[in-house]
Amino acid sequence: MPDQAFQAKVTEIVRLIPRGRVVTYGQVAALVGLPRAARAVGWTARWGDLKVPWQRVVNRFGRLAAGYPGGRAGHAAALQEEGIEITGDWTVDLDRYQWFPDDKTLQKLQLDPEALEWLGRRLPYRP
DNA sequence: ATCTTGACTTGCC
DNA sequence: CGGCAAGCCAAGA
Repeated sequence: MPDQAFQAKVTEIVRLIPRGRVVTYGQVAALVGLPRAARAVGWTARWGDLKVPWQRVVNRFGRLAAGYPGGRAGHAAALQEEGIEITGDWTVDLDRYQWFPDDKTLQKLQLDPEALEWLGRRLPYRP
């Protein structure tokens, strides 16, 4: 029996990503409470519901997915359609497009200290 | 039933 | 710096 709870959570998180923004696999994993499940998130993206905006999930470098329908070109097209700029090496600028949930939604997720610490470590520096 | 593979990430040697 | 195993979850062989 597949881990429906995990997949449901992943789907829920990905649905929260605003149009024109992206998150990383590891980030999604942390947001569902399993900071080391990045790979499993990728699996869910590969086999999951097509209505979910999986194009908004990229790897930690902002690099697009080769396994996306249509390959990296297909992934790029989906992102460009929502106004995101893609660089020559199939990468998006995370500093520019990465999305982080606001404190309210973050609180709603009831994350454990480990997950929060993971997220906190990657939060962009704000002077 | 076991082994490999993958839209991943991190830490250790 | 580079390779490598571990931690995730499940399909395909």
